[in-house]
Amino acid sequence: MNTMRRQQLEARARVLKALAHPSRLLMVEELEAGERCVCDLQQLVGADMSTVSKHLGVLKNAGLVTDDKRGNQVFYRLRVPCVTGFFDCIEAVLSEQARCSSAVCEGKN
Amino acid sequence: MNTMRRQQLEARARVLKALAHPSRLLMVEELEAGERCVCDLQQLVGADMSTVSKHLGVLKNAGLVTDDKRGNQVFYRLRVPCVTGFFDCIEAVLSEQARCSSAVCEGKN
DNA sequence: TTCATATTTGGCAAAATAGCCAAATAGACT
DNA sequence: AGTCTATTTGGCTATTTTGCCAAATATGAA
Repeated sequence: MNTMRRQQLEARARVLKALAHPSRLLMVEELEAGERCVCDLQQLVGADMSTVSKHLGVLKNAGLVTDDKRGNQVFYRLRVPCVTGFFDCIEAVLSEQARCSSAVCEGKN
Repeated sequence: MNTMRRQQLEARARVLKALAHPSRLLMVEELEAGERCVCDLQQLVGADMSTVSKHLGVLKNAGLVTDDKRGNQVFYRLRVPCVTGFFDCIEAVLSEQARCSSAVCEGKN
């Protein structure tokens, strides 16, 4: 209700929204192994270079990654280490989903 | 690259996208304390009932909540307990963001 | 300076989201 | 049946997001 609370929620939502895209998730997972240049990530994702660059902009804007220009290429890396644990929770949601959508599951769906 | 990988990423992104909204985050946090009827959540969020209902539909569709009709009201509850830990990571991102955007921070922004 | 490579930016069209209102549906009560 | 309350659905518009192309920028090499 109050403004500060709203702002906190919006800040959190912004971070989540930045992660909420398949290509961005892929890049974040890749970055968990260490920094990568945009060209690496482009090859990984398989989209237009400009598209990848914009995705990286989204991640950077959300505070998830930093960039670092060296020579004529730009390297991105994760700014926060916890993202892995994030995925564990998502997987829990997904496997719960899988478990319950097909079988009986406490009578609740 | 391969189809299964893509689908996995899309599934994960869907869960994240469902969480990536201030009102939905608020509702999820509330549901951590126990089940709530739609009317409770509407009052909490302060939006139109139809809007709240649609938000709940998004959460349900993503597998984050289940609903349970009793009498003429519908109760929602979390399907997975881990969401709290989720927020810890988001907070880490946000505080890192706060720490580094104002001060020196390793020379990297 | 000129050329080549790496990346970002601007712009545009298609698709997805958000939120409101009004209408439909469902259950409880008389 | 008729009414009241709780919730969902349909429809509409405004806003945001996505992804491509073309153009701009920056850096290094010749």
